[in-house]
Amino acid sequence: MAKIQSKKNGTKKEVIIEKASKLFREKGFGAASMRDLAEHVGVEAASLYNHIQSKSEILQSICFKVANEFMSNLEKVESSAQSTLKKMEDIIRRHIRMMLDQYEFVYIADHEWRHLSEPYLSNFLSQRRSYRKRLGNIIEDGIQKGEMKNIEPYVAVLTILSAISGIDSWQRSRKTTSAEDLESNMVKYLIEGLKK
Amino acid sequence: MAKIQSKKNGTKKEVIIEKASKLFREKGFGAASMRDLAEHVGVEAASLYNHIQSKSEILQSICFKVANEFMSNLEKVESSAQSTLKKMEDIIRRHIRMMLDQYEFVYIADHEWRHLSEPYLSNFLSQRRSYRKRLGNIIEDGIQKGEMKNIEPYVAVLTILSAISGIDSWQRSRKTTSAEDLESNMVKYLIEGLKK
DNA sequence: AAAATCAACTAACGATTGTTAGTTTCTTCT
DNA sequence: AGAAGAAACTAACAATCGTTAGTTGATTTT
Repeated sequence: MAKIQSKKNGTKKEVIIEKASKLFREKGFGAASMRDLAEHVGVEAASLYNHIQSKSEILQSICFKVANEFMSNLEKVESSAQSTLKKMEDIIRRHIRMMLDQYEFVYIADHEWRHLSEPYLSNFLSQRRSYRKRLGNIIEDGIQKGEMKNIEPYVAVLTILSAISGIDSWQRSRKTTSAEDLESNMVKYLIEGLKK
Repeated sequence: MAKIQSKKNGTKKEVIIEKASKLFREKGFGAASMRDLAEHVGVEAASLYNHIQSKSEILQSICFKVANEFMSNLEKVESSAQSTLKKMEDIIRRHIRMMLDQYEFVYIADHEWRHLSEPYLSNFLSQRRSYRKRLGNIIEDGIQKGEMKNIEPYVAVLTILSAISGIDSWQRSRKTTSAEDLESNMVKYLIEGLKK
């Protein structure tokens, strides 16, 4: 009954999802085929269905895995005792690090979520809206406390999240800039622009 | 011989490309079918081929149309006599305006370019690299002249372009923030973060 | 009016899509 | 060793993909 899959990469399902995330990023969810995926996993297409239920399920796994991780990050920061500026810096750094070492997953959640089927699509979007709203609240708080310059919180959130998501273009490049430089410079730019 | 197509939207080819850009944005290039497109144009799928050569050609038209427009914008700014800060503000505003009133096209060029086939793909990426490099040069110039704070130009460019490209998420939302507020606040954020 | 061109149509092609059924092989437990 | 379960396989399905061929009717040019 119990099947202990001690391949160094965890469950086969996890391997499939990992390979799928690479493929979805390269080709897009719509253009990536199950036979493509199977080949990368080293198996026939039909065999994938011993581990997963559908192509959609893979996308769902990826999107909600990422969404949950971001949510949990946000909760940690919200409940911490720091200045609002530090909170934002903290969040930004967590985002950047996620983008750096869970690149493929975050990219999919960022760019391929529109291929989610209902009710997952609505659920995902609702989580995203809520996340952004709460980020906006931190900034609004920062403005009221006089720590931040007077800026539309919605626009600030949009700017910050989009900037970070653009790291994907760095990921795919020749990387003349190190990860550390990328993080420190982007944090500097985004925080300085916020600071009063 | 001459066919004057005085539909208020210009050539039929232009209509097709316009409808295609909406469709490609909604579903992604890979998932959007020619039959889908034909239906939106109000014609059978095969009839599209009287006006275009292939699905790929549509994508190429869109991507290079946008690329050319950005390039021409950049050249105008480069050759102008303004401070480096004003140049950057100028560029940022032009980007934002493009994003506001040519939304669908810019989005495709931003997100679906990876489905371009060779040699168009290489050509496009090369143009993009060059564009970013030249933007970086303006910033480098600004730092040397003491107008901007010391920041890695590559990271600044990445941040700026990504932030602007995130406007697509505003486009698709309920728009409680006006276009004017969006522009002024984003410019403020991005320029203040740059200013020394 | 005749000739030429354009743009629509129907029908079909070969390829590929996600997925299911049925079978066989490998692994683990009793 | 034998039973049981997991996970691989082959084969095939219905649907859909981009695209081509061939034809028809309308519009423009001569």
